[in-house]
Amino acid sequence: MTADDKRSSTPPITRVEDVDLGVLDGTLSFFIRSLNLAVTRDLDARLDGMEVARGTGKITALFLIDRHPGIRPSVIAAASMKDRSAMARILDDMEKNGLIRREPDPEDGRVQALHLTEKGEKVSREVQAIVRQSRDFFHDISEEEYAQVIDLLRGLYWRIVKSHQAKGTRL
Amino acid sequence: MTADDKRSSTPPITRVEDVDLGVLDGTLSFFIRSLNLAVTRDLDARLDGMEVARGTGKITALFLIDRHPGIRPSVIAAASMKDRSAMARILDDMEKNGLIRREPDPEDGRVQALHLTEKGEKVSREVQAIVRQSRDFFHDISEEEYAQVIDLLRGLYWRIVKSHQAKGTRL
DNA sequence: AGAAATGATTGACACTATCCACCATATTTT
DNA sequence: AAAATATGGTGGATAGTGTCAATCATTTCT
Repeated sequence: MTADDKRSSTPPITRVEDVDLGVLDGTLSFFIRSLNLAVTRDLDARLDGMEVARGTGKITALFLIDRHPGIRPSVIAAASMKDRSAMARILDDMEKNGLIRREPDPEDGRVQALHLTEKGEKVSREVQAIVRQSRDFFHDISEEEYAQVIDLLRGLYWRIVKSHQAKGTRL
Repeated sequence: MTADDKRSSTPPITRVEDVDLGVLDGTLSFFIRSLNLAVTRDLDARLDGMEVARGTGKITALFLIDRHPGIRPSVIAAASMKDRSAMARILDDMEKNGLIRREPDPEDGRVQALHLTEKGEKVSREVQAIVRQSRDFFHDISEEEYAQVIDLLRGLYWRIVKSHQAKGTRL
């Protein structure tokens, strides 16, 4: 047992810098969840005033519809890791704001084909610029490191997206 | 311009696997925000039925109080990247559930010294075991890769935590 | 002593995630 | 072809979140 054994308690502290994260320090989920808050705050600030500000799903929906006109809500839901009902509400909002149109899919009567309105396309371009800018929230890490983390997280992302799809996980 | 130019649209798709993430594919925040959902869901499932299930801040608070008895709410708030008012509500909840005690700090009348109750200590141990287990949500990445991402994210985490502290960002 | 800063709490508001039930349409089974 | 099952989308209900502004007590600064 050493002085900084992982199980020993340390005396009352006053500053965050002195916090010992213990188990959390080796827990990826902890950092993902914490950074999620920071990143979301940063993004919200950058998007302040725009129709897609506040809330996590709108940007993804906007971009995916832009890139894949006619895409269906459930696919966006899966890619956003949200459930279909959450997605419906986001699309409601975007429709109300005149960013998207919901059309009936000609091939399948249950399905909707989503399209951007002209306004939606304009907003999409603006937001893309902002999102690219948001890279400098991570100004203190190099291109190599940035690419490296993304590669890893991208792998996790696709594994999870696909396995949910496969297992029919009711999202 | 090649066939998969980043600006060109692809035809309507039906499966998530075919989605092209476009700008998002190079955006760290996108993966952090998506994985946050997946990770939180996984954690919630593992903690199902326990007093600290649902919600992001309770685990961190529990562990930090365990490790630093007498710690104050605002320090936990900073480490959790939440604002003090959000923290107060989490502590309310934990106090109601008999996990913590809020005592007046002997040194500073404005401050509270937080302590775990016996029940809190018991729960903390149980939850620590579960959190360690949660590593296998990322079963498909190696120890080296896991350690590598954590190292990077840890760096970002501390940079942000400290800079908020420094700038007096009103969280 | 008076002014300003800090720590904690509360109320309000909009947004989120989850679960369940529901309806319409497709697909599969018999 | 009829019945059963699966799929896509919607809507309600509930518990939780993040944010902002206001308040109050206490401490620190000058």
